[in-house]
Amino acid sequence: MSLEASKQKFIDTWGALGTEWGINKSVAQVQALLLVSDNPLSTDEIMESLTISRGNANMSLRQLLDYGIIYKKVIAGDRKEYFVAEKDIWKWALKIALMRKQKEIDPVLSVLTELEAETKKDKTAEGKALHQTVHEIQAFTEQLSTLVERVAGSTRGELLLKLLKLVM
Amino acid sequence: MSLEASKQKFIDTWGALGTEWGINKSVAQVQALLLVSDNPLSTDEIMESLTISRGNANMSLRQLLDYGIIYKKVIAGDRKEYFVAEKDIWKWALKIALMRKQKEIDPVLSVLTELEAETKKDKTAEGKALHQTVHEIQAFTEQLSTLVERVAGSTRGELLLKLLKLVM
DNA sequence: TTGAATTTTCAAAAAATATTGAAAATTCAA
DNA sequence: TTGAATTTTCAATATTTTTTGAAAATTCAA
Repeated sequence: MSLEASKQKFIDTWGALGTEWGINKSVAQVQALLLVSDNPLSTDEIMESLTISRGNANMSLRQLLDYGIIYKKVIAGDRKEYFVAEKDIWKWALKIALMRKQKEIDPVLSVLTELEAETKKDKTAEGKALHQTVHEIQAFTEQLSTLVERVAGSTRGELLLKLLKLVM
Repeated sequence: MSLEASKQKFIDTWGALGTEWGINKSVAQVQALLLVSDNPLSTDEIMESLTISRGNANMSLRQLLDYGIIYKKVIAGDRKEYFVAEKDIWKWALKIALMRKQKEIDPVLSVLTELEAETKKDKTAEGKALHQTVHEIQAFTEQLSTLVERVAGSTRGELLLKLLKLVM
């Protein structure tokens, strides 16, 4: 397999995985392309390499910049913007986890907390069953949210202690 | 808020969360409905409650049975099938995690392992950069896969030791 | 067996999501 | 300033995914 073919396989695999986990295919592919490039790439190079439109490339890049998992790189004497990926997987995986926690898990957590309080009063059998279920899922989600936060703010070295506290 | 309204809010919230994480909305809603029901429900009751078609209800139920997170419940003297949810969140969350690991993460892991070997030989700067990136993501994914497997086979009590081993 | 009740299948339709591409906005060297 | 280069926006289009619903298959009591 040629280098080019290996890169392509990585990009395709990464795009497919993203799709399964609710991340736009183009966004995942742009990250993958930058991850396997040893030099910064311009929007035009990305468009050509992935055969996607300028609009798509632009929006995907903005989203990855938002996530904080790619960076702009200025190249002297060139007006174009260039981009590089954060290559430290520990860093970018945690940023994605933290971002998805904030955007997707925390809003659910606040609904669960509201419903937990709301259903507390009810003394019917049906009401108690509902409260019990909501309570357990609320507590679980809260622990998950806490775990992500604690892990996100840690080096690998600190992680052990924090996991210990959490599990005990 | 009435009990009915609380249930509905839970079901809607759960369906929306599922969608964001690549789980079909109807599938997530059927699980949610069964989670907050204190008695078994038939396909007809589920169809009516969620206003979804028979085909959709049937396929969603089969998928949840496949995942092992809902069960069939026979009601004496009734030919219809009834369904109940696994209410222990620790059990069903781990089953979902394990299932997604097997179906989605492990195939990616095997591609990464293949690419890691494939790119090992290459001595060009570009080849070394690619190999390094693939290697790191491969190792990370493998650890993740191992983590899910170990956690899945554990009670909460055993988990501490396994986490310890993994992090050290 | 028979046939009514129930479940399953899957092609077609609908809905949701992603992508395009050209116009508008912005940037910046001369 | 000016205007060419570059980036951004977003309505229109394309693609993918989900859902429907009716026909086919299956089940089971009589």
